[in-house]
Amino acid sequence: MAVTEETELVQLTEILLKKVAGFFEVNDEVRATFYEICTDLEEFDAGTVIVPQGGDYGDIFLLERGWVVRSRHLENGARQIVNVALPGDFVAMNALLFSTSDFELSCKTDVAAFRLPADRLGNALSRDAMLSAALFWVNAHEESLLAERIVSLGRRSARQRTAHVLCELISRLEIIGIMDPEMFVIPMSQEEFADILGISVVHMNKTLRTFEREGVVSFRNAILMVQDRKKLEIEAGFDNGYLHFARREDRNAWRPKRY
Amino acid sequence: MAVTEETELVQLTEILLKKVAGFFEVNDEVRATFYEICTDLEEFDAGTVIVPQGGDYGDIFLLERGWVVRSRHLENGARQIVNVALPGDFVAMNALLFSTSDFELSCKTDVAAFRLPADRLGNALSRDAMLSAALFWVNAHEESLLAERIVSLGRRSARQRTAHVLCELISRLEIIGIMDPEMFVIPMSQEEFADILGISVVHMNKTLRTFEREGVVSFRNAILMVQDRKKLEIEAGFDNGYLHFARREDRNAWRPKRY
DNA sequence: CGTTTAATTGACATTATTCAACCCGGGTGG
DNA sequence: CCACCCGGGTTGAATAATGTCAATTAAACG
Repeated sequence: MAVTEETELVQLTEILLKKVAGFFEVNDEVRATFYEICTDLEEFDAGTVIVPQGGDYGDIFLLERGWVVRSRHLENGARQIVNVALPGDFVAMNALLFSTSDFELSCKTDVAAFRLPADRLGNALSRDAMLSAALFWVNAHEESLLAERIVSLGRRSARQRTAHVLCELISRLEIIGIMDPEMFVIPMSQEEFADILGISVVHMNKTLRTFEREGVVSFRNAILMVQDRKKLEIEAGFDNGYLHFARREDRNAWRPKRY
Repeated sequence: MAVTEETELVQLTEILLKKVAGFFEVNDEVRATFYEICTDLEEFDAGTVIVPQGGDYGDIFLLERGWVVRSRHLENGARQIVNVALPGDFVAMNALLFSTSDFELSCKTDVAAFRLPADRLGNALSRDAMLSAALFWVNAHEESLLAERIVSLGRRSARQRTAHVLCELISRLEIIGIMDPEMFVIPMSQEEFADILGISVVHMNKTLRTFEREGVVSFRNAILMVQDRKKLEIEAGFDNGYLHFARREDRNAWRPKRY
């Protein structure tokens, strides 16, 4: 393995491990397990479809750089984006179990991701309870995001949804270490935002312009400028608790006994 | 353990194991593991709140009889139901990891469920890779339902959403062994349906009446009569593939090596 | 530069919500 | 037994939210 690759690898794993560390003790042994699995770093150009809708899953990926979205195309031409994977997130985890994908997985930006062969990851899971626990945590976390999105789509107005998804993205970017609290690079068009929020492009645009006029946020050229974060969070009814970065203190049992 | 309890236990476990069996070989050893964990069968009256929104999680439950819904109450009085647990489903799985619940878990009917103490389940998971695999499968399955709900809420009309959720419930009931293909007991009010679909009660009512007039389905007094299932599925754009009851044949590696 | 894609805006159509009234059946207390 | 009450359910009319269409401008790109 080339030195450069190893360096990258360490960086990536750190993003993921940092997130998991709030819940599980990440020691050298755990780290070694990750390194053992994450060998093959691949690059994809923006726009690449990793798995087409209805197509066969290949392997699982652990995202190091870039954004990957999971979306469904409907018969009538509409599209719904179900979730957005950021660095440190897994992509196509379902490949462990399912043969075909109900969704399209595509790269919004240039992407670098570790390829985790399904059989190798499966084997590691059957051997390493700690790894299983970590993936359980990852799944639960992802599930929280979906549940919250359901609440948004079901019971929040277009304005609230917009505010909410922005709050969520901001928080997630902060968690993985984006530092500037007022400026965020969000590589998405208004149409893609509309497809996340389940509204039309036109309405998306009007909502964003309104927020800008009101001095809350401005989103232009994939740059989000947060002028009044408090106002944004109130508008969204945002409570970042569902991102779950606090540990349940009485749940220590579920680790390999030696920890 | 009383004999009656043991009988119930076998029944329950079969519901769950039947679902898992499509993916993992369920032999006596696996069965024994389940029995080891499922000891305490509890009953709840309809209306019981198992976990209040914002409250502390207790243990995990495995549902044997009855319906449990997970919902969010918003500041403005609105409610969104995120998912519905049927017999064979787990309830409050997040109790393994998170300390407080973002949602309310409440019983729509009288309920019987096995209490799985979080620490005991956690211990079993750290010992038994097969169990971890099964729970991984359960999570993935649940995640598919949420993803599909997001598509519905985002990009389907009230009419389509209604048809879709009915198709989903019908399919899920069939999977766990409800036999009559034309009549289903669905213990929910129109208001609760509305809170699943993210529409108003009034609109829910009008949509149901329309379906009835058209001879598609009729829903009265918690009884769903399916008159024209084909039409219902077409209206919904329903493809039951996302329920994932087919196994990925080349994913056999992820089992304890001895199988 | 042209060309293409994304963003913007106003006018209008559609969908869904809210409000308000009424119905209907099942308790429940007199 | 009856009157009442109450929680769904049902319906029409008015209102609000959002979608669609179409035309225009701005930005991105070779």
